[in-house]
Amino acid sequence: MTKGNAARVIYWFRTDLRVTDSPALQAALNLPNLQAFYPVWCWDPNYVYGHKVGLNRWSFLLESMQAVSEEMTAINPKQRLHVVRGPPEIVLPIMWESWGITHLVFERDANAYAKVRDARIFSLAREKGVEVVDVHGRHLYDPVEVVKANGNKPTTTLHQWQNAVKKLGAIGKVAPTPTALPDPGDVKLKIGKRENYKWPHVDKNADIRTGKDTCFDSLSGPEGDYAVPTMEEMGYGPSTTTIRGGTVEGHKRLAAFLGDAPAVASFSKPNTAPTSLEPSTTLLSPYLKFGCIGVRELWWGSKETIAQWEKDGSKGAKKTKEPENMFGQLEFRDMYAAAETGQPHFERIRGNGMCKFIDWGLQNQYDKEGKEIVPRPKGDDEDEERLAAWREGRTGFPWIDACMRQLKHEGWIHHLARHSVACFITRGQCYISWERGMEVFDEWLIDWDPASNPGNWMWLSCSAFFSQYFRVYGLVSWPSKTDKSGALVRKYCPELKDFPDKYIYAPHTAPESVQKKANCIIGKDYPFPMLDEHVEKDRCIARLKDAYALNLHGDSPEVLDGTAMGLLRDRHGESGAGERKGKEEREEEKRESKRRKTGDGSLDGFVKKAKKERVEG
DNA sequence: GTGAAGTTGTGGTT
DNA sequence: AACCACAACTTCAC
Repeated sequence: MTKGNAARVIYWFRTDLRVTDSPALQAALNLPNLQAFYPVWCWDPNYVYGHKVGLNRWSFLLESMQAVSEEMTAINPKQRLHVVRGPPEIVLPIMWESWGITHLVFERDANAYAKVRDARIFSLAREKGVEVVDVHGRHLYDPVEVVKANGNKPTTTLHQWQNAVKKLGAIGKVAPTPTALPDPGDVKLKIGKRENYKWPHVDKNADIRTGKDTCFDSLSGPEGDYAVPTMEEMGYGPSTTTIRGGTVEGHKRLAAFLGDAPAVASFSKPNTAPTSLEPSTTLLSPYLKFGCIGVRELWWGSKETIAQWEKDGSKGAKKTKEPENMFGQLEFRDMYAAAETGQPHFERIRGNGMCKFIDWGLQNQYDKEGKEIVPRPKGDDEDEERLAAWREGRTGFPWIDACMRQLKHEGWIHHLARHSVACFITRGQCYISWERGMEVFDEWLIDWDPASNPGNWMWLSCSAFFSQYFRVYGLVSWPSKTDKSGALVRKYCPELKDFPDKYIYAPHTAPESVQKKANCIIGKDYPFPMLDEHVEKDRCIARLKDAYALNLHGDSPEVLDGTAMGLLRDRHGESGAGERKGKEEREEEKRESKRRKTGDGSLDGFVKKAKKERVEG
């Protein structure tokens, strides 16, 4: 637009359901001669129908849309979030034409899905003479810039990310909250019916749709007022989560965290408890995911809180450092974003150059061109049953089952509980592809993120980022570290609630008399463990060792031409990695290991001891 | 090339 | 609570 002309602006909300700390919103409001301002959400049926998402995330999203709408109405009674029912590439051009739009402004979103969508919008806007302004704001640093600074490579360690951002200057300050919003102009659309775009023919959420959806009947909603759709209009019943969405709720949680200075200063993720009934972490991730709070509010808020606390004397309490502290957590979030942005096919194995090839069961299957994911062939019944039992929380391991039931019910579990269940289904015991686990988290987690979720699944499965595959989370030992009484198990697996503490994580080891007294017979009222934890752990480690030795990645020719699986299975045949060891054999190995230990020790042990003596001497 | 470090393992000892 | 041994991965700094 030439200078002096009036600006008629659509602010397109996507990842940023807030008015605070929004550099993109600020940029929109700073446009000169702002005449009309339309805050818009494009309610895309392709996403609503085509992406499997549980009730809890839908309800959180709708509440968050409603909350930001009310925030805007509070600033200007004529304002609201205008929810336009249709795919953005269809409804945005209708709005541009109907409302005389000159500018489209939004927060930049560099993940693979958004990149494709936004490229189409950029090109359409160019055709129609609408100026697009996209502004970074979702992360501490723009992931696209981080990838450039990292030699055009995805970041694979936190150190890489930290070194890359040194070249990018300081983290942006919290963007100011607008105190005024211009009015929207006329909101009438020239085309108001849904027939103008292709109706999606696949409904991946049919299994949870309990009624008829009406929310796509017209572009401006049933009342013609662009209101936020309700769960009912989507054809859904109520959600089950206790976590409420929205920028108000998010800011309450943020303020509660920042108000406890010693907690902010000494935050240490590894020392929080995954077993806790009340979250031992901040529970801010869903609000960051939907942009209900700005990441800089948390970053700078934490910095200021700690600075003030130190000024006030800080009473000798311990301050934690990166990466365990809150800043480290946010840096990891950014690191995954820069990894996703820089790595094609980040969300799958095939074609993903940073992902180790491991011969997991139930991997994605592809068509002949290797492009489209096709349904898995029948026949892998044991793996399918293990996956189903894991998903449904009936593995026979109370800790795993409690976590999975909590995940489905609340849409949230503690970060370390995610580690535990992810390790179990992949490299720990089940040897099932992380792609399958990732899908379940995608469906059920409210805070699901297109970069953090695949990234963490690769991390936990030792496919990328992390490689110490012999460190396996115990199904009894791990939860016992923070809660010997099994409170989370008693809540989410109530059939086990009367077992004594001693057996709560392994009820199948309880004598029959104890099971009877607890009114729960293992194998009847609660499942017997679906596998032997230690036998499967040993098999997994042996197979990971073979896979690491073969050292193929998602973009290796052997993976692309389909021969990798055979190569690795042959290797297992030679190493004996695939075989199940009997109990006797395991006992013998344990005795052997003990002999080594009580004898003159392994070479490494000897070297270390000698070194220590050298240092001390 | 070498050695240390790497967000969050287990099981044992001190 | 802090240390080691287990058996041994990748990255990074020197």
